[in-house]
Amino acid sequence: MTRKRSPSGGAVAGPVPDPDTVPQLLLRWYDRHARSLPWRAPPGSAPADPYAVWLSEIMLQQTTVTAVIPYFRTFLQRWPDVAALAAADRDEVLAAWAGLGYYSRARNLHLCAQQVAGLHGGRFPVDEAGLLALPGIGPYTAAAIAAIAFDRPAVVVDGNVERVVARLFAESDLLPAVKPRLRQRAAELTPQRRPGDFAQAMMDLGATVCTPRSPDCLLCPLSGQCGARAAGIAAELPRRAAKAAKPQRHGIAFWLRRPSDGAVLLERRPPKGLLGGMLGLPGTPWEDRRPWPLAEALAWQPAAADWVLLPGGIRHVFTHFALDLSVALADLPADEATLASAPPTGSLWLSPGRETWEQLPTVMRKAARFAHAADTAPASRR
DNA sequence: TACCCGTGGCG
DNA sequence: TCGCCAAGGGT
Repeated sequence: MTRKRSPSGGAVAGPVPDPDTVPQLLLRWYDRHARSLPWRAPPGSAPADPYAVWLSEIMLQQTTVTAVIPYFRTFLQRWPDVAALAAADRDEVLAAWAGLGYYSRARNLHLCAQQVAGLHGGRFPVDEAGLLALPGIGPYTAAAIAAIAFDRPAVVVDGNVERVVARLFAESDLLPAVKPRLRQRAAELTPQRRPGDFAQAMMDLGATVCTPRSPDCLLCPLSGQCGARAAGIAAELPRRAAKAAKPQRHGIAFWLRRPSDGAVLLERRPPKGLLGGMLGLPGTPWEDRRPWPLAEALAWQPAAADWVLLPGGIRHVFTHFALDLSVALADLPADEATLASAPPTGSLWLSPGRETWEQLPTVMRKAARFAHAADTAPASRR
């Protein structure tokens, strides 16, 4: 047992993780406990298909394994290789991504497939620099693909690795300032042999044992090497800078029904920014100040009509704000023949139902379900 | 650099 | 009910 001094000055008792022992213990644990995942090759075997590795890594950015699995299966079945995905219609890719969030990932996924198919002959670059140059692939993903698909000793650092390393070395400085030091620590631990399995083992450990809230140190193969465990502060690391409070925003969405067939008007959102490129209900901007009076919201109505504001609404929390969204209902007036038959570019009429909801981002699914339920409610509704 | 960008599960 | 946060990237 050695003793060291933390950067903040406090004495920290405990072992110093050994850069040879840690990978050894971790890979032994991984050989027995690796999770079976649709995109993963078994421990010690030949690397998985780079296309599947790439697709899974993009989907897994800031997203849980549970959420990703059904989307991964759907994509792989529908577009089995990078050439198929490159040839796909962009809006169909976006529709298939709907519900998974962070929609710029889907736009970049399609772009990246087209670059790999067109510029690289359908093969992914095997080195980090080449991967990093592709859209949607940043430092983490480039390292992960290089290690997992191409067996390169890249240093793979995601949130799991940061947490595991912060605990192993009892790093008590705040994220994100301490990131460079954590990366250096991770580099010291990354082995030349089985780097892909090592990376996946670190992430599995972080996801199943060395968890954020209540790490299960009794099951951890590295507990004997862990500085935070020795100091009794594992659950408190890594420490993070405080986050800003989320503003509350308000908006009104318009549910415009075409009387001839019950279809509803939807709009293609602008290509960048929030929910970029996705379908949604037309509506007001989402503003901080207060709920919208219907009279003011009418400036954004898709057509002049006899709008009825529904009581209540839906609530949705985005990364950096919370939204209260109300819904106004109307039938398209009979004199709007042009809008009924030929909506402007970016607008379209779709029939209410599951096939339509599935193309929408979650906030719009909530609004559409809410509006549709009110619209088809029994006559007790006034 | 700091901010923007979704969603769902969990304690 | 609510805050936390996850296999981050782009700008």
